[in-house]
Amino acid sequence: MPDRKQFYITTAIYYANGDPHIGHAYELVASDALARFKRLDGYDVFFLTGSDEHGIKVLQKAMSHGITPEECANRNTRKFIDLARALNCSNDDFIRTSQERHKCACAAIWRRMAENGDIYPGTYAGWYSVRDECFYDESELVAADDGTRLSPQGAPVEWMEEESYFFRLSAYRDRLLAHYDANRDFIGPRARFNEVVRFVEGGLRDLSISRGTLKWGVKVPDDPRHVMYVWVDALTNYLSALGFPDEDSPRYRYWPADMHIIGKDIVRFHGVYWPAFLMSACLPLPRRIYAHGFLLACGEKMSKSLGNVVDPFTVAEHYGVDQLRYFFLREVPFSHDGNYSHEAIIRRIDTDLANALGNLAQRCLSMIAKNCAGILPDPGPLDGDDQALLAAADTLIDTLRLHIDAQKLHGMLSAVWQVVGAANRYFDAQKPWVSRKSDPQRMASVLYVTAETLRQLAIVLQPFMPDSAGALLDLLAVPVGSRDFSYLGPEGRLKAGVALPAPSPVFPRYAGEGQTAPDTTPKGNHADATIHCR
RNA sequence: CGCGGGGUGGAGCAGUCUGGUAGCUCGUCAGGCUCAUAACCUGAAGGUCGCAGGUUCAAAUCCUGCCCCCGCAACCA
Repeated sequence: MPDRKQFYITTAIYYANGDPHIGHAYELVASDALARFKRLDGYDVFFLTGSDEHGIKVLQKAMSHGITPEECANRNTRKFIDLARALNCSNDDFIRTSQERHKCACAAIWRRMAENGDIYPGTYAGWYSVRDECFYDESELVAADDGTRLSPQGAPVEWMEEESYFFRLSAYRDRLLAHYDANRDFIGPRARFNEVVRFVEGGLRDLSISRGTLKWGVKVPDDPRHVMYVWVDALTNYLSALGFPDEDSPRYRYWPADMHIIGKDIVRFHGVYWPAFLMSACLPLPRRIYAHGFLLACGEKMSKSLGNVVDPFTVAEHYGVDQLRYFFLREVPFSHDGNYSHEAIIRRIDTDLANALGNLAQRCLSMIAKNCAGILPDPGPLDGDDQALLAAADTLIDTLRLHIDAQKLHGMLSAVWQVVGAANRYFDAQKPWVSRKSDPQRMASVLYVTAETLRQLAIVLQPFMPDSAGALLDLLAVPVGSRDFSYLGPEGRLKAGVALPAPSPVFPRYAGEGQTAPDTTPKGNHADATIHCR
């Protein structure tokens, strides 16, 4: 792998105690767009997602369904694997924390932290249910009729103290702060960075990192009575997929990760615990952690209790995978919370995709089909207007590269649509339907320039809407091997004289008579949970 | 003094880090075009960018204070 720059990007791994929801889909799609962009831009990319299968919650869910935790994790993990596929994600692997390779990596990182003197035995105290075999947080307990506390499963609990291993997190305060200070881009966006720094400045307590009472987890090396507690187990997935601790593994060269994409709710774990673990294990730290916002239903958090959760499989099928991907990435600034609604999706589909881009392609391609016998015409001499539009298309990639390293996905799409708008205005101003009769060569120039602009638009849109952008490139007869970013700009210009296939709309309007909002309610619920906002 | 997010034309939002003619989508009004997916283009009305100070030649953007709204138990990105 001589000079090819590597790019390792991960999503958080998804907790296998329930169904995927729209938020998982959002994170997957965004990460996939970033991965695909880097791939097309010549990077050697490794894109990882996966599932987190251990812990109390999975155990509880399994118990309530009368199945084993393995079965429960298998069932739910299956859904996440399917989701990545359904959304056309290009992940190179799917790590499961129940896999042997992961247990291996966990044991290795644990040992390294222990060798460094950062793990010591101590005592953990909490409410314990013998019947459930696990600890509960005070807030999880429910009150029985007689006033006593019960576990969520209705089992009696008692205050217990048990042996547990601790991680000397407190020792890492200053090193972490120094790292933040020297790497201002370590955590993005800035607001999250500040949040983490504040938290660490306030002092860190050592972390309980094992449980003797829980059986469903990764065993602690040399002490099989204990399993590792959540985050040591979960965070290590980013290393296990690379073959760690085998540094000769062909994948190990991807470490350290360039980008951990996570939700804003787990910044602390990724921004504090994870780097501390890695420092302790003498491993290099990831280059950047980016916490995206949440999708809200009309300004409200989506939650099962409010009954406004949305099933991602249903919406992907209903609106179209690319349409949904586009909506996610264009509608909401990646760093902020944003609203999800049926009306907003339709607006994006119709306005941006069908009217602006789809129609642009159709008006250009159908004129070529009707007036040039479907052969891409020779442009002839170009005037200033032609050159201006081509220049806008040629330089678009520079703007996009600028935005991608700040994870400004909506800014990227906004920049692309500025060129779409410019192309529509150009087409209008040049009136090729007039010059068709008065000056056929002029018409040819305009159609060529528009088609060439479409080519570049389609190429840069591949990370966001892989299938649709590919379909557009097909209509332009761009060879499959000529679609990466090295073909952008003047070097990759369309060749006149090539026969184009018969044009057909790439982005249909949603509109359609009788088209109603989908019932996005996950199976098993009864209410219609379709999100409408006025 | 708990932490954080937000307050920008009628609605929903960018822009704020890296000060420099206030931008986008929808809606409203008036035109144009007819190649095209009833799509496209042009123009207009509409904002003292929460309030008050400060820094600056210049502030939505930086600083200070204040007001209002929303999250911070769980499922959970």
